[in-house]
Amino acid sequence: MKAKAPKKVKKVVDSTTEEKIKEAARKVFTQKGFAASRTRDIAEEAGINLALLNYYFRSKEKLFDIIMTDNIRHFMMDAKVIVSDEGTTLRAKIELIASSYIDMLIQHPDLPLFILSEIRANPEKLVQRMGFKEFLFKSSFFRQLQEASKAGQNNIKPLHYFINMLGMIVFPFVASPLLRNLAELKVEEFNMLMQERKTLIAKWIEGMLLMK
Amino acid sequence: MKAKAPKKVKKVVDSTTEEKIKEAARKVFTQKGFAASRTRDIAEEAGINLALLNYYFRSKEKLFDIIMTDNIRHFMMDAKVIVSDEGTTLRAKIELIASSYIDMLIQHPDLPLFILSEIRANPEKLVQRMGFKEFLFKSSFFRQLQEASKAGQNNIKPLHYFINMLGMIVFPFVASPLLRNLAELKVEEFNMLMQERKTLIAKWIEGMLLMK
DNA sequence: GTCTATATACGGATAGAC
DNA sequence: GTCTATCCGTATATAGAC
Repeated sequence: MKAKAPKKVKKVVDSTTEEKIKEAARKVFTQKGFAASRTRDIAEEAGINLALLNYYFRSKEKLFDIIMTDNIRHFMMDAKVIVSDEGTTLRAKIELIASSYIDMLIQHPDLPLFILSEIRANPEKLVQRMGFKEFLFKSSFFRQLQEASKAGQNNIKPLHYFINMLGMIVFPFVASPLLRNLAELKVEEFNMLMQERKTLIAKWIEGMLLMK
Repeated sequence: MKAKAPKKVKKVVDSTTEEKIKEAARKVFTQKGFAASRTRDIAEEAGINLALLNYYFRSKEKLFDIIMTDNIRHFMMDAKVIVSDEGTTLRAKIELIASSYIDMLIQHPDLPLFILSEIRANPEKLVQRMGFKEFLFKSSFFRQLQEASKAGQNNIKPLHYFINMLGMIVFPFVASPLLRNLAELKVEEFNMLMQERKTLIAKWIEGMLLMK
């Protein structure tokens, strides 16, 4: 009986070489973007040799694609679940979205700027992959938003509220280097500020919806 | 009397070679960022030769610095003036800021993502250059914001409102490739949507300030 | 699978003719 | 000032030994 190369039992702590490279790639790519990232840096960050990177992933671009798909999925996370839940109020949904996204963004603060930058560089390729459109507008969330918007009788398109919600959650992270400097906040202070927004955002949006 | 090289009368239509290169550089850099931009592309866009670019600007980085300084100044535009005006109400200031920024952003939609990306790549270098901090917090605008915030008695930091205002203005442009695809909007339709926000934003912020 | 050494491509910059 | 041709560093990718 011919012995195969020992296939590692996997995922005790997931530090196979492949996983190490991916982790390093995620870090470097997300911080500097595709063009400014060097495969050498990724290899070094992973503590392995440059040749090995190509052995596992063939090319910088292939590696990038994997990371990007992953990041996008990460960014979409529970959004789909929350947004589709028929059993919760609009207010509850917004609170849940704000809360879980802010938590996630505190963990991965440069994810959004990274994704948006790369989308700009490659719109056709990436926008589709997010697969958001398909269900957002049919979701429970959006229906509730439309109703609330209609009830307000101010004739404002629901899309505006969606943009505002997303912006209030995501924008501070996109602009954080600027804001942090402006207000002279340490990372920890900035994060506290973001924590405060978890409950505020839902309140604000609800306020907007009720406005005449 | 020794003749000097004929100094062009200048600025009839500002298409000196130098100006053409700068214009091309602004376009390419702003669309693709520093790292992904190739001097060859800039030269081609300007309809001149690569060597000429270096003749005028010495290096890619020098050229970039010039464009960036320019862009930042552009982005700061009348902000300082509006924000410092002692004679207008908070509401009027916000309306004016939203209105003039949205006009500007419709003209230069990828300016903010560009600036924010490059700041991430080079925080120390760029953030200072904006010279915002010095006066924002002492400005008439911020004082009014603080007062209004205090009057609201909800104990929310004024900074939150500032972030929200900036986010509501800027975020849609930062996320426009995504939003446009999501809502299936043509550029022209997207711009109309942004026009609507000119008056809405001030209303929304005022609403937030009045909330209990 | 992992390394060292090397081939190859690309992009920024310069030399030198006009 | 403007061009063509070329240099040279740097970054990706591969060959081949272990």
